[in-house]
Amino acid sequence: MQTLSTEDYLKAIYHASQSASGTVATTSIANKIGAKSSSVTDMFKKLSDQKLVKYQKYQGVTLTSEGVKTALRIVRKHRLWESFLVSHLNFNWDEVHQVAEQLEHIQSEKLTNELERFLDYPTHDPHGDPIPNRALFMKSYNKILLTELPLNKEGICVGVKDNSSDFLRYLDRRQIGIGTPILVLHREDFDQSLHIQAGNSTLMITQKTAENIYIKP
Amino acid sequence: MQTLSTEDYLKAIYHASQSASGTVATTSIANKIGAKSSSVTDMFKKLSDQKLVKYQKYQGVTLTSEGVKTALRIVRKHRLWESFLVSHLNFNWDEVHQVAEQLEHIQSEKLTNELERFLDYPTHDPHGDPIPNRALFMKSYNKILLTELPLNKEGICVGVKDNSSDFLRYLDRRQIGIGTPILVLHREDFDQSLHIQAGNSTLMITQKTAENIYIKP
DNA sequence: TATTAAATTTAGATGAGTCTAAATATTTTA
DNA sequence: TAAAATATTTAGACTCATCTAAATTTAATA
Ligand SMILES: [Mn+2]
Ligand SMILES: [Mn+2]
Ligand SMILES: [Mn+2]
Ligand SMILES: [Mn+2]
Repeated sequence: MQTLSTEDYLKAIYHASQSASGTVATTSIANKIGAKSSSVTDMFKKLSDQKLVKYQKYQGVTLTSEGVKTALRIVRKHRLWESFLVSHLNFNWDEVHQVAEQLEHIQSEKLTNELERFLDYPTHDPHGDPIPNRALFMKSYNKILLTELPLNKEGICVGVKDNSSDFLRYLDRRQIGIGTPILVLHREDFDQSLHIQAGNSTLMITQKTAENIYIKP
Repeated sequence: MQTLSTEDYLKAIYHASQSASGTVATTSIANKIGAKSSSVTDMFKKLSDQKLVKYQKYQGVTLTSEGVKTALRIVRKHRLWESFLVSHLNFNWDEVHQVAEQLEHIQSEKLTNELERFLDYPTHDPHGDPIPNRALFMKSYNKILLTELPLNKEGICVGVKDNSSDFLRYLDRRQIGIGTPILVLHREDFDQSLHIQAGNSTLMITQKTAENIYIKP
């Protein structure tokens, strides 16, 4: 049985190891968690004692298979709760993260599994991220960044890289969401900005925006 | 913003002050929380510093109006979650308490209010206990114990005093639940056991059982 | 490659929440 | 009402999670 804090660390380590490869550095977790690196070092030692990570002084950590499992159990709960909040409790996709951050720590296998059943076994959360099933297995789409979508080839928005409220509300205003069909009409060489067709409307987006939208071609 | 621990203490003090009258003693909270009385004394001081209870050394505590409000906000969440677990997630009424004990600490007014709406503004939880509304107001039935129900006067089971799994499952086996109509056919003078009609079946129950069932006459 | 810069760890401290054991106050009862 | 029993508080210690400041290691660069 983990504490709330160790669970958050394991999840942060898991996410960090997804984006970058190899070991996860102290500072990257310190930034994610919002703690000082000395605190992170302490936690790395604790997690190492519990055999949840492999830790080598000055070299960072990697999750053990037990650590991955524990992290995935938290991710599963986080994403199921986010789905519930959006589908049944009128939350917008930019409001769910902070609450799911708490709900993910509720300990009850029955609760998690019944919630999954109640939601009819969703495969992806409101941000397009895959939800691990009971066996902790998930399959993600074969997705690319919008910056990589060739001209005039239609794709579908299946996710976002930046989950911040600011970005998600910006997409709301642009009427871009999960499932929106997207076509790149023109790519401006000067600043890499894009003219796109999103749903029925055409609009311009910056490179920075395009870098944070996942597309299934 | 309270910690999980102070919230549990406030709730325990609230419940204790409902049953008994006057101030709440250290030991009674120690028993409810499952902590040593020295720990309770420490917490009483902290709550007193926060003006949530009035504390006089050796004399116990009483909740301030701010303390009552905080306690009721927890009770509200606890009972809404219990309702959700039973009505939508296939939990039995004897399984919900432990999970609600965790869920009651989730901090999000929007979550609480949307959950209440989703459940269609329930007034009572699965154990028959009243759910405080958004304004923290609740009205409870005019209820009596089954031991006090006169012979041959029909009443309805509207609650239980003992919320233990053992007792609730015992009632399940006897097919007694919230809403079950009950008639006392005979009261045995020797041991105060009762012959009752519960729903369609007649059965015998001990005084101890009858003392834990609330009836609306 | 020697020096500087950056990352990481260690040492020592703090606060919350808990405990045991001892001291003190209150309540019961003879 | 004085002694005994019970309840409560105090003193001192422990764990967990965190911090700051200093020391150490690794990485970058001149
Ligand atoms: Mn969390
Ligand atoms: Mn998400
Ligand atoms: Mn609780
Ligand atoms: Mn209840």
